[in-house]
Formats: sequence, C-alpha cells, structure tokens
Amino acid sequence: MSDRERDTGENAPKFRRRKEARPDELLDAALDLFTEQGFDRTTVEQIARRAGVSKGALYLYFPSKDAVIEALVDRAVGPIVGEVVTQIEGYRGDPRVLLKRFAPLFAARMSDPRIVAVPKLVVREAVSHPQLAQMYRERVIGRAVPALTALFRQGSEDGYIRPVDPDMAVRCLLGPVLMHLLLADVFGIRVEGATPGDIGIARLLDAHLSIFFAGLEPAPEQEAPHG
Amino acid sequence: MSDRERDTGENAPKFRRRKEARPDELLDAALDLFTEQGFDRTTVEQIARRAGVSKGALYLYFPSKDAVIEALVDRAVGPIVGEVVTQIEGYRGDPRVLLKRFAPLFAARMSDPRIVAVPKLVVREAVSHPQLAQMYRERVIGRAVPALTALFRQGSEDGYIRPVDPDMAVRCLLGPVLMHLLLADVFGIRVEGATPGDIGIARLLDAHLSIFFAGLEPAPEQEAPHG
Amino acid sequence: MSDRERDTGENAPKFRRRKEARPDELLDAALDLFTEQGFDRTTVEQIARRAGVSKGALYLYFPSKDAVIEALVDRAVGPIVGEVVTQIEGYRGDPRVLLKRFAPLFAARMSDPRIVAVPKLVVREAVSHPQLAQMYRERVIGRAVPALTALFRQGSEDGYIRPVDPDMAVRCLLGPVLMHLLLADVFGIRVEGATPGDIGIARLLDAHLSIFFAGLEPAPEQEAPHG
Amino acid sequence: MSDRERDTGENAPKFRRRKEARPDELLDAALDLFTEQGFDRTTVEQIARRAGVSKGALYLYFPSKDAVIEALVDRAVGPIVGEVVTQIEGYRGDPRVLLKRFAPLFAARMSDPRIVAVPKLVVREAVSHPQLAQMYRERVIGRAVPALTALFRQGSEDGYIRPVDPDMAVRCLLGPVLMHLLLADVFGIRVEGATPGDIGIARLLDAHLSIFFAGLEPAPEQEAPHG
DNA sequence: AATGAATGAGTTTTCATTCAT
DNA sequence: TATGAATGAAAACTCATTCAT
Repeated sequence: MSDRERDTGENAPKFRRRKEARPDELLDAALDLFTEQGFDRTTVEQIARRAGVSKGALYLYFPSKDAVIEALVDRAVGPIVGEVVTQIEGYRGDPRVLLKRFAPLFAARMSDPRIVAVPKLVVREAVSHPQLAQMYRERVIGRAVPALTALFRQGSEDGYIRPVDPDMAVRCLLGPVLMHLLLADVFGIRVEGATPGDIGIARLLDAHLSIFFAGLEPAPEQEAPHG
Repeated sequence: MSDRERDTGENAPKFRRRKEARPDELLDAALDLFTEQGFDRTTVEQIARRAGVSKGALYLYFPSKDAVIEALVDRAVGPIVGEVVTQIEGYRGDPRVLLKRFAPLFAARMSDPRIVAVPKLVVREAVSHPQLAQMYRERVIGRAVPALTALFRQGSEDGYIRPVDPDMAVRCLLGPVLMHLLLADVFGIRVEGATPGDIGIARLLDAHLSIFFAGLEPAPEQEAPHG
Repeated sequence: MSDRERDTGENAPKFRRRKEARPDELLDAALDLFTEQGFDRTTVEQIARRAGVSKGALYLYFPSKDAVIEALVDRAVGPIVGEVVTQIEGYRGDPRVLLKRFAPLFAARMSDPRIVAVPKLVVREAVSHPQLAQMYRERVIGRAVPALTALFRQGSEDGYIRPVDPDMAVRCLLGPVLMHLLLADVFGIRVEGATPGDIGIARLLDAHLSIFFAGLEPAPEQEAPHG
Repeated sequence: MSDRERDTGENAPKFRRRKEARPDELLDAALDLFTEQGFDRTTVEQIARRAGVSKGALYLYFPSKDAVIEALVDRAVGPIVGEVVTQIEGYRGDPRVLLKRFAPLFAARMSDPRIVAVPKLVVREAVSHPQLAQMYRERVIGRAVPALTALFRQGSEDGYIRPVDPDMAVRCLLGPVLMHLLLADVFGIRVEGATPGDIGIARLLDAHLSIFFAGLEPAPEQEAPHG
C-alpha cells in the first residue's frame, strides 16, 4: 500500500493527479484481487473499482484482462535477480560463505507478502497463462539457477565442498525455502512456537543451511582447498 | 486406480448402464481436464464429453461442478498415507535408515503423473476451494508431518543424528522433493542429461538424501547412540 | 390421505396391490405438490416419488406432465355440480329459502382443503393451461351460474325478492364466499376471534347471507308474492 | 403510469443511454409478459427483448429475475391506498354515503387493465413468491381493510346501519368486486348485454351496492341515528 | 408393468469488451 | 482521458421425456 503512493510527490502537476501512476495502481489492485480470489474469479470491474477508476479506464492502459496479469508479472520479474547474480557469477571460494552472506537479504526480501505474491500467482495461473511461467523461467530462474549451479560446480571442483551434482545441489538449496514460501499457505501445518501462518522464513533458513552446509562438508581426510 | 478399471473391460455389457463405473470415469476425465486447463476453464460439458456421457448425466452423480473437484481430491487423498505412517510411528533407530528404505517406494509412487496431478491441482485451486487444501492438511499433511517430526525428534534424542529442530528438519527433508514434484513444470529449467520435462525424481532424491543425511551426521567426538 | 386408500379393499388381488389405484395416487400426490409449489416448480420426479413410484411409471398412466394436471382437474370437476343444480332448476319459491338450505352443505364441502385446492390451482395455472379454466367454465360455472341466474329471475318475477339484475345477483351471492375461499390465503388478513388462517367459512356465510337476504327483501308496500 | 411515459417521447436523445427510464420500461415489459404467460414461463430474454434491450442489460437494473417481479409489485403497491384511507378513517356518518362516493373512483381506477394486472399476478405467483403477497397484505390490505372495518363498526354503533359483524361486512362489501376483478377472466362466464370479457365493473358495482346497502338498512322501528 | 439412467434443449446469470458521450 | 451503459457469448444447472432392461 505504501509503495503505491511512491512517485506521487509534491512536484507532480496538481490537476492531473498521478496520471502516470494509474497503471501501477491498477496492477496493485489486480495483484491483491488475484491473490485473494484467483485470476478467473476476479472481474475487471473489481480491479477497476479497487484502483478507484472505471471499468473503461482500465482498457485505456491495458488491452485486455490477460494483459493485466502479464504486466503484473513483468513488473515484478525485472528487479528480482540483479546484481546478486553478478556477484555470484564473479565469486570464487566456498559457496557456503557467499550463501550465508546472502541469506538474510533473501529472507528479508521474501518476507514482503507482495513480493512472494507474484510467483504464487504464477504457480496458480501457469496452466492458463504459460507465458507467465515462461517469463519467470527466462528472466529469473534461467539466470539465478545457472549462476548457482556454477557456484556449486566451482566450489566442488576447488574442493571447498565435497563433490556433488551441482544441478541437484541447487535444487536442494532452494527446495525447502521455495516450498515454504510458495506452498506453506496451502499445505503448511501449524508449528509450535511459530507465528500462526508463518513459521518464520528466517528460522527455516537457519535450520536448513545448518544441515545443508554440514552435508556439503568435504571429507576430513581430504586436503584443504587447493592453493 | 485398480478398481477404476473394474467393469470397463471388453466384456462390459453394452456401453450403457455402467452406473457403478460412471463416477470414476467422470473423475478421471475431470482430473485430466483440470490439469490441462484449470478448474475454472474446464466446462462441465467438456468433462461429460470426455467421459463419454452427456452433461446432464454428470449431474446424476455429482450435485455440482464443485462437488466434482471435491470428490476428486477426496478419492485421491484417502490411500496416500497408509501403513507408511504407522511404520514411521513405530520406528526406533536412525531416521536415515528408515527414510532410505522408503525413498524408492516414494519415488516410484510419485512418478505416476495422475498421482501428483491431484496435489498440483490443490495448489492451484486452493484459493477458490479452501476445503481441498483443508482435506489435504487433515488427512495427509496432518498425519505424515507429525510422524516425521517425531521420527527426527526421536533420532535426535537417541543420538542417531545430531541435534536439530525436528519441525524444520521435516521441511528440509521434503522441500526439494515436493518443490520438484509440484513446481517443476512451472519453474523447472532444463537440466543436461535429463529427460526433457523431468530431471528424474530418483536422481534428485539420491543427491538430496546424500547431502541431507550427511548434514545430519552426529559430531564425531560424540558418543555412539545411547546403549 | 384417507381417501387415497379407497378402492384397495381386501378383495383386491394380493400380488398386484391396487394397480388400478395408481393414477389416483399420482393425482393426489400431484395435487399436493402443485398446491405447495405450483405446477411449473413441481417436477415429475417429485410427483412420482410422493406417490411411491418411479418417474417412468408416471408415464405409463399419463402421456405428459400437462396431462396430469388436466386429469387432476377433470377428476375434481365432475362431481361438483350434481343434483344440486337439478334441485335449483326445479325450484319455485323464495330463492332465499333454497339458498339457506344449501348453505351448510356448501360450507361443509368447501371446508375440505383438497376440494378447494383444485379451483385455486386452476386460478393460478389458467394462464398457461387455458383448458383447465375451460373445463371449469363448461362443467361447473356454466351449469351452476345459469341455474342460479334463473333462480333469481324467477324469484324476482314472482315477487319473492325485489327486482334485481339476476346475473349480477348471482355474482353478489357468490362473490364474498368465493373470494374468501380462493383468495384468503393470499390476501386474507387476520381477524380477531378467528382460527389463524381461517375466519371460518360458516361465519362469513352467516353474515353474508344475513345482509344479502335483507338486501333482497321486497319493498314493504309491495304485494305479497302472487297467489 | 404518467411518469412512466417520461423521457420516452420522440425527443429522446438517440435511442440509447436512457438509464432513468430503463427500469420502468423493463417492468412494463415484464408485467405484460407475466400477465400473458406467467412468471415461470417468461424468460429473461423475452423481457429484455420486449423492452428493447439485451438480456445482459436487464441485469444492470435488477439483480435477478425474482427481483423484477418484486420491483413490479412494489412499484404498483405504493400508490394504491393513499388519501382514500385517510378519508375513510376520518369519516363519521353513514358508511354507505362515503362508499357511494368512492365507488365510481374505484370503478374507474380498476378499469385500467394494467392496474388490476398486478394483484392478479400476485394471486398466481404467491405460492412461489410469498413476499409479493406479504407486500400486498402489509401495504394495501392491512391498511384498507382495518379502515373499512372501523367504518362499519362506527356506522353500526352510531345507528346508521344495522348491527353487523364489521369484519365480515368488509368482506361482503369487497367480495363481489374483487372476485370479478381477479377471477372473472378465469371463471367468468358470458353475460348477455355485456362487452365480451367484461360485464362492466360499474354495472356490477351498481347492483352490488344496491343490494348490499339495502341489506344494511337499520330496522324501521329503530330510532334515527344517535342524537 | 416398472425402473431409473441417460439425454439435450432450455433457462438464469456472469462478464470481458466496446463505444457513444 | 474517462465513464458506464450495453452487448452477447458462454457456462452451470434443470428437467420432461425416452428407452433398454
């Protein structure tokens, strides 16, 4: 809600209130509604009404209802993997060190419900809108996963971690976290000592990395990383 | 699955009057279509046609379209956790031994697309049909997860594995597998040396358990399991 | 309910229970349901079920749903005006004497809800089934009203009552009673000292005839009825 | 009726965008069709078409088909009993004088087929739409009948008419008229010298009041009204 | 004679999209 | 730009009627 106000500073022309913010307001409204009800059960009327405009106005900005969800994902998908991937790609050393450094950032970012809402939406609507999944694969997964794969491969080859199948290692790294983020509200069961509805991504991340990192420890009789 | 075949063999009477098999045939057709198109985009007409009956006939067996998806999940949800849970509950010893024993069975079962189709469907339709998720939570998750939690707690207390948060350990165990099963066709990217569309649940399971089990290894200076 | 048992005496063949009573049972069931819900909102299935037979069996006795309501009215319309009309037609004298004699019989007969149910039904369904009203007009109204008209005409001509338009007099005689019988459950309002839902046809009849008969009194200076 | 014509004149803008008149046009169309065919046999499509709009447009103004008939009755039920009741309530004197004064007004009003169409409709649809009858009872019958009852009671107590049960007297007054208005086209039989389909409410009213008033005449040996 | 599974035309209702204003 | 009235193509659901058994 707060970031919906963004870009509406004092220097905007007085008479045309945040005209150029309209598309974003519509996308915000749409995301909320799609999240609550699903794409098919959300009407264009509802989106427009929640954004405070008329049904017809939506069609000034988007050619169709499908275009709305597409723009929605498009908007969200851009900034996800940025320099992080670059940093991973440039890294040499124990993968665990780098991952440990990124973990809190990742946890913090993923604690924003409006950020996780988009991939959740994509999971649900992918059957009827394959292009959404395609965008995710091309612009998020397709960049992050190879970087991580390379990270594990390098770490493995250089002896920082024991030999593992790097493709699988990536999946093992991400699995528990993504499962929690994307499926917990469907399949999640209560855990004692957790906020209802959220066991806390940080708590899970801690436990997961602790086990996962230990599982990657090179065999003791092995030499230290070369050089 | 086996009893779905019953009475639809070559020796079936005449093509009509198969009252007993009809509901199952309709559910099969519905599952296919829901999987391909999603619930909202599948019409009752389509379901009926694929099952080889008329639209009206569907309503002889199900009071509404919603009842179809509910029956679908209900039918699938029953046999999932059976004696497996009982065996887990009765187990004493290293959790990893038990899990290693179950892994191939689990992998085999989950290789059947019609079995994984149901939880995938639930993930997608849970927003508009919360009762589906509820069924899963009550009858699958709510039975399997506590059993596994207890398994890890016991293994941890008895020193077979190092001390871990058992709730989180369960999530770490299941995460990579479930993520792959439920999300791979949305977010999955190609992996070299894998069948297109499937990296092979067995391959993932191997790699995952290898890392995960290693990560649970008790510290070497610790005593052997008590007694 | 009791008269549905009629004709099922001990001497009926044991194995084919009251086969020939089936149509009547179906008509009884249909009348109940049409009265409760209206013709269009009653399904053939409901009629059959209430009569204790299957849907298909109904079609052994009636060619269509329309035929059921027609048979229903036909069955009820026959015995209404019988010898009563004959007696009215043969009468000579003060119409009020004759009417007073018939009033209790009429009241008694009309207190049976299953008897008034039919004309009520006809009122409601006449738009879509004009033939029902036609039957009523031909076989009930068309016989009773002319007889009554003649009764008033004769009474008027012979000086028993003051000169009145006999056509209108009939309507004035019947109006309050029929209005009460046919419309009271729609438009009727509560009357103190009356059974809820029924002010009592007898009470109305008393008051009505008292006023109506007084209103027909010949003028005092008139001669007594001619010799 | 008069304001229903508003804005539909020749000078209407363009044939479109007549938002204000639309509901009334739809109600007019619906009343015609319900009268001709009954509620259940009239489709929403027919109503819309007769009103010159599309099926979907009807749902811009009414949330359901049921809402149409309800609005129909609601619109008609308001203006029926207005100041007439007030005048009756304030009256002191011979009830017959007042009734005679109102009779022509009543007859004139009830000669409009579109006015009587509504109560006729209510009679027919009351089984499936009890709220319609309820509206009539609360807002028409429940106001007019008590006023008339009081009128007779007062007239009776003050000696203008002979002692009568006022509740019944009201029913005797209204019976012939309402029966004719509401039931004549179902049960009515031809009367010589009458327009086909209508014996003339005025003619009936004349005859009825003549008899009814005479029937209320105080006994001659009685004193004149009080004082 | 009796059943009830099966049909499919018909009905209400929804909603993305258009377009006159 | 913006509105919202209007459209019409679906879609879920019903039910009288048929017919194989």
